[in-house]
Amino acid sequence: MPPTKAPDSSRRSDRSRRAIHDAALALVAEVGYRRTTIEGIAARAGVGKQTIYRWWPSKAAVLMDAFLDLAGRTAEEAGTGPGDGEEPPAADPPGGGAPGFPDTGDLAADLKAVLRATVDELNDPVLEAVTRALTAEGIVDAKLGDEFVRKLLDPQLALYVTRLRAAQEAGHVRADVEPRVALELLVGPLMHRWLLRTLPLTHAYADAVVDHAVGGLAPRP
Amino acid sequence: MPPTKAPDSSRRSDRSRRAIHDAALALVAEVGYRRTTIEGIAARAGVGKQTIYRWWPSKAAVLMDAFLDLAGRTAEEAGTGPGDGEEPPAADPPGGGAPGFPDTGDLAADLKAVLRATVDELNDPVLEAVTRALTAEGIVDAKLGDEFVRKLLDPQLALYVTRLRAAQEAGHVRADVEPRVALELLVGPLMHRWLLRTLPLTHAYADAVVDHAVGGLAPRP
Amino acid sequence: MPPTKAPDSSRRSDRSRRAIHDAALALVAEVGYRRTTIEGIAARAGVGKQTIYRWWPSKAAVLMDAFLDLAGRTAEEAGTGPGDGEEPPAADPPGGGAPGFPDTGDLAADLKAVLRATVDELNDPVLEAVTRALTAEGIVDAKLGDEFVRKLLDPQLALYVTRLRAAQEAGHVRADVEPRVALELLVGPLMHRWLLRTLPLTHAYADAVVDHAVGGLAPRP
Amino acid sequence: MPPTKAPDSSRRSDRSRRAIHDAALALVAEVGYRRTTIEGIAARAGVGKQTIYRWWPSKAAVLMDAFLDLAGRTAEEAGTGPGDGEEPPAADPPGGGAPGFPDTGDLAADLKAVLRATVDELNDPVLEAVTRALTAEGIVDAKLGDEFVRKLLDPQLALYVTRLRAAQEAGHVRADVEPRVALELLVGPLMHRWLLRTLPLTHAYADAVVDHAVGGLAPRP
DNA sequence: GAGTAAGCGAGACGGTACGTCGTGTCTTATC
DNA sequence: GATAAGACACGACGTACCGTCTCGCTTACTC
Repeated sequence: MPPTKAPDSSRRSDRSRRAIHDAALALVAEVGYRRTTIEGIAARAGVGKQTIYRWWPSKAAVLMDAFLDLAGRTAEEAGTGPGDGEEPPAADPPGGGAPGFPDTGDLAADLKAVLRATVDELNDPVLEAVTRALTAEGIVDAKLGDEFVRKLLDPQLALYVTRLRAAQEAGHVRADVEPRVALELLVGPLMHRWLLRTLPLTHAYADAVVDHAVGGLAPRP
Repeated sequence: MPPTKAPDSSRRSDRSRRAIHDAALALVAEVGYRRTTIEGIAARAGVGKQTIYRWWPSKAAVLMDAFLDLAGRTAEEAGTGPGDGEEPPAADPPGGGAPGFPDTGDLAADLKAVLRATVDELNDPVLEAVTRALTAEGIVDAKLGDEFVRKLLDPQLALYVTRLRAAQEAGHVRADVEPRVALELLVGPLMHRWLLRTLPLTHAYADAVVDHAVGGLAPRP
Repeated sequence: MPPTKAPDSSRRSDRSRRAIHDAALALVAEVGYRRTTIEGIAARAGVGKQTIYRWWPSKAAVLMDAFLDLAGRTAEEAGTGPGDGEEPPAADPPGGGAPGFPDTGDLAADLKAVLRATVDELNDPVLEAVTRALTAEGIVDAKLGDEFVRKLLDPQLALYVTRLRAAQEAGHVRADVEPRVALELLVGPLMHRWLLRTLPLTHAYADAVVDHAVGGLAPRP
Repeated sequence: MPPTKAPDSSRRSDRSRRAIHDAALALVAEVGYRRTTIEGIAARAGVGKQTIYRWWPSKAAVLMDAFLDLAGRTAEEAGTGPGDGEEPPAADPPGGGAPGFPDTGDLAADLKAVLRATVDELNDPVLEAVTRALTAEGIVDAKLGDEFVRKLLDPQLALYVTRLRAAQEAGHVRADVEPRVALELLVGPLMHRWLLRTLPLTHAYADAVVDHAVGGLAPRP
C-alpha cells in the first residue's frame, strides 16, 4: 500500500480534470514544454494547484494523460463519423482507435501508407511539441518512459505485429523473422530522423525505408 | 559587432574549465541530470557561478562540452596506447574518431562488430546517464540538438557512409541505395530500442538488424 | 432577519461539541495555539470540518468556548465536592464563579489570598498555554477581546469590586476611590509581569503589590 | 555555531532593509498584522522573499526591527530638532531617545506627565496596531517576547527606575520599596486597560493611578 | 615596477516555481 | 437536516535555483 492514503477517485471532479488537460495542451502548444509550469496550468484551468498534485505526480504525467485523453477523443470522433471510405485509415499514434492497419495483401504498399501517415503526424506542428516533450521526458525518466511506451506506443506497434504475422502466413515474409524486430526496422529509422533532426522526414524517405526493409524480410529467392 | 562584449578567452582559467567539466559529469552520474544544477556544479567545482555563466549558455551546454572533452581525452588515451590489435577498434560514439571503421570485405561482419560495440556502449551505465540526458535535451531544444548531432553524431555516421560506399563499389550493396538511408536502417532500430526501452538491447539484436538490413540492401539476385 | 440562515441549534450534536472542545484543548496543550488548526481539531475529534465551521466563526472562538466549558465543569466539580473548608476558595479566573471572594475583615489579607491564588493559576503550565493564546488573540482582535473580557474577566473583576465596596463601607478604603481603578492597581501589575515575562511572578510579589496598593487606598491619616 | 551558515552581513543591502521596514509598517497600518504576509511585504518592497528569509526568522521579527528602526529615526529627528523647551519631553516607548524622564522634584507631577504621554501614544491609531501586534506575538512566543522586552520595554522602564531611586534619595518614597515593583504599580494598570480594553484609557485615569500609587509608596506619616 | 583591467571566488539580490499546508465552501452519502 | 468525510479554489508558506549584480582578490599585460 502507498505511504500516504490515496484520494477517493469516485469523488473526482471531471470538470477540473478536463480543464487541466485542456490548459496543459494549450500551454505546451503556446509556450513550449519547458516554460509550461504546473502553476501556469492550474491558473489557466481555474483550478487549485493541489487539485493537480492530488491526481498527478508530475507535469509530464499531466501532459501524458492529457495527450491520451485527446487521442481517445479524437479516435472516438473518427469512429463515430460517417461511413468512412475504404482507403487509408492509418494508425494514428495518438489513439488510432480500433481498426488500425490496412491489409490489401500488398505488404509494401500497406506499410508505406501507414508510415506516410506517421510522417505526416510527426510533422504536424501541434502534435510535435507535445510528442517531443513526452518522448524526451521518457528517455530520461524510466518510469514515465515505461508508461509512455505501454499506453501510447505498444498499442500502435501491436498493429504492425499483426500485419506482419499475416504477411508471414501469406508467405511474403520469412517465417524466421521476429515481427518485433521487423517492425523496428521500419519504425526505428523514422524515429531516428525525427528525434535527431538529421535530415528531413518525408514521404519519399518512408517509401525508401519500406522498400529496403521489406527487401530484407522477404523470403530468400 | 558583438551584441555584448565577449569575454577574453585567452585569459580563461583552464583549471576552472576542467573542474567544471569534472563536477558536471560527476553530478550527473550521481544524482541524474534533472537534479544537477548550475549552482551545484559551481559549488562542487569550487568555482563562482559567474564563471560558468560567462562561458556557457546553459547547463546542457556545459554537460555537452564536458562530454566532448571526456571523449577527446578517452580517444587520446586509446590513440597513445600500445600497438593495438587489428580487428575491432569500433566506432565509439564519444570520440573514437581516428581509427574508424573496420573493412574486412565482409560487410555484414563489419557492421555486426560495430553495432555490437555500440550496444555495449549504450549499455554502459556511466555513459548512459549523460548520453540520455543530452539526447533528451536535444530532442526538445533544436539548437542544442543540432550541436549534438554536428559534434557527436555526424562524425560517427560519416564512417558508416564511407564503409557503405566501399561496399557499393565492391558490389555488395546496390548502387541506387542512398548511404544515409541505409545507415539509418542499421542505427535507427538500435536507437529506438535504447531510447524507448521497449526490449533489451543485445548483441543478438544487433546481429538480427544487420542481417535483415543487409538483405534489403544487397543486389537483387 | 438573519443574513444567512442559521443552523438549528436544537438538533446540534452534543457529542460532537464535547469532542471538539476536548480536541481543541488537547491540541493547544500539545503543540501550542499557533500550530493548532481547525483541520487538526476536526481530525482529532473525529468530526467533519463543516461541523466546526457551522457553529464557530474561528479557531479562537472554539478555544474560548472550550475554555469556558472547562471552567464551568471545573467549578461544578468544586461546588458539588465534599464540604469544603472555609478559608481560601479563591476566585479562579477560569470559572470559579460561585463562592467568590473571602471577606475576613482584613482587606490586605483577603487580597493577598486571592492574588496568590491567581499567581498559582497563571503559573500552571496547562492553563497558561490556553490563557496566553486567548489573551493574545483578544489583544489583536477587538471583537474576540470583548467577548473574552465579558465572559471570563468581568465576572472575576466584579468580585473585587464587591469586596472593595465593602472595604469602603467599613472605612478601610477612602470613599473617593473608584473601585474599578483600585482593582486595576492590584491586578494590572500581576498581568504585566505575567504577560511580558519581565520578572518572576511569585507570592512575594503579590504580597508586595497588595501592601503598596492598599497603602495608597487607605484613608489619609 | 548555527546549523546552517549565516549570511555575510557586511554585504547586506541597506536599500532592501529599509524598503522592507517601510513596507512592513505600511502594510500593518493598512490591512492589519494578520493579513500582512511576508509575500506581501516582499512584493511591496520590491524585494525577493529570500531576502527577507535570509535576515529575519519570522514576520514578527521583521516588524519588530522595523518598529525599532522607526523609533530610532523618530528619536534622532527629535534629538536634532531645534532647542526644545524645558517641560514635558516624555519617554516615548518607541525610542524615547536620551534624556527621557523629567525630574522637577515633584514625583507625582513628573509621573503624571510621563504616563499621560504614554496614554497618548497608546491611543495613537498608527502606533497602536503595530504595538498590539508585537505585544500579542510576544505573549505567545517567549523568544520574541524576550526580545521585545529587552529592546523596547526595558530601556523605558529603566528610566522609571532612575527617577524612583532619585525620589527615594529625596525621601519621597520609602527606602524599602523595590523600584521595579513600584514601577509596575504605575505601568501595570495602564497596560491592563489598554491590552484588555476594559475601560477607556484617559489622562484622568493616568492621574488617578499615579495618585493612588504614590500614596502607597510615600513614607508612613 | 607600478598601474590597470580582466577573470575569478563568493554570495547577495530580484525573481519564478516548487510542493505543502491550511482556510472556508461545497458536495456526497449516512444516519 | 445535521453529520463524517473529503474534494475543491485559493492563498501563503518556506525552499531551491535561476541569471544578474557587486564585492575583494589574484593574475596577467601595458606603460
